[in-house]
Amino acid sequence: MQNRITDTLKKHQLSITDSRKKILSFFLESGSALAHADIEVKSSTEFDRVTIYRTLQTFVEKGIIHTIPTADNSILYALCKDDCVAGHHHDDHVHFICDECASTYCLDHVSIPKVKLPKGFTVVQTNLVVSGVCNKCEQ
Amino acid sequence: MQNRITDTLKKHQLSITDSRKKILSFFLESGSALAHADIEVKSSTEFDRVTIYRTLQTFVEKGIIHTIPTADNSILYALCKDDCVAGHHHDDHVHFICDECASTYCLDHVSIPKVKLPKGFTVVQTNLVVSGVCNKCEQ
DNA sequence: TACAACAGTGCAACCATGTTGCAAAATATT
DNA sequence: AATATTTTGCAACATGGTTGCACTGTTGTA
Repeated sequence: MQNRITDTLKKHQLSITDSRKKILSFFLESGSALAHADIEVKSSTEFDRVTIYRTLQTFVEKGIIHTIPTADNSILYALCKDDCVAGHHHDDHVHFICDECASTYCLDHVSIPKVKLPKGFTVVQTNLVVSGVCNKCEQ
Repeated sequence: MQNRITDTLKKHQLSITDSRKKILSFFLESGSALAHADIEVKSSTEFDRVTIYRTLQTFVEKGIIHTIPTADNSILYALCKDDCVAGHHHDDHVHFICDECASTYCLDHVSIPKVKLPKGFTVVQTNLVVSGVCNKCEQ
C-alpha cells in the first residue's frame, strides 16, 4: 500500500511529502469521492487547510484526481483512472450521489448517452449526475 | 408586461414589492438563466445584497424559479415553466451553458435519456448539463 | 382612507470556503 | 553533508452566503 502511494507520486513527478501521502491514502482507502471538508476532518488539524487545498490542486493538475460538480454547489474529488494524464482528464463518465449515505461514486463504465439539441446548439461537453440509492445502502 | 409580473406574484401569494417586481422582470427580459451576481449588477445598488438573496430564495420556494447546478460551482436561477408548483419542481430537463457568451439555457423540450446503472443502484433523479456553443453565438 | 397587523427590507455582523504572499521547514540533488 | 528547490504553515484577504434586529412598506379591515 505505502509502495503504491509513493509510486503514484513518483510517477507524476511529485516530491514525497507527508501530506501528499496521507491525502492520497484517503482516496485509495475510501473508494468514493471526497470533499475538501472530508479530508480536513479525517486529518484533524494534522495539516493546514491551505496545504490540503494546494495538494488537491496539484493532484488535479497532475491527473491523479479529478473534480466532480455537484448539485449542492460543493466540489468533490475522486481518483482518476490510469489513462488520465496531466492536463487532459477522461472524466466524461456518469457520477452517482447516494441520497442515503451521501457518498459519490464515479461510474466509470457507464457512458453518457448522446443528447439531441435544438438547431444551432453545438455540444462540446456533457456532464451527467445521477442521484438515488447506491449498492451499499440497498437492502 | 407589468401586469404579467404582478399577476405572477399574486398567483403565488406574494406581496408586491419593488425588488420582487424588478428581479422578476430581469428573468422575463433575459430569457436565459441568471446568477445572483448578474442581478446585483443589473440593479446596481438599488437593493441590498441580502434582499436579492432572500427574493431568489422566496421565488425558488414558491416555484417561480429553479436553481441550476453548474460546473464552476456557482448557482444559477431560471424561470420555471408553468407546471412547477411550490415545493415540487419539474426541472428534470437539460441545461445548456454556452462557452462563448456564458449564458445558460433551460432546454425544456430536451428530455434526459435514461441511463442504465450497475446492479444495486437505484435512480431517483438525473441532472444533465451540456456545454458548447449556443444558437446565438453560432456563425 | 386611515390604521393596525404583518411581511419585507437594509444594515451590520458573522460564517464558510477558497486564495495569495512570504518566511520557515522539509525534500531533493550534487 | 551542503546547497538548491519545493512544500508547508501562518496571517491576511476575498468572495459568497446567512442571521438578527430595527425600520419601512404592503395589505386587509373598518
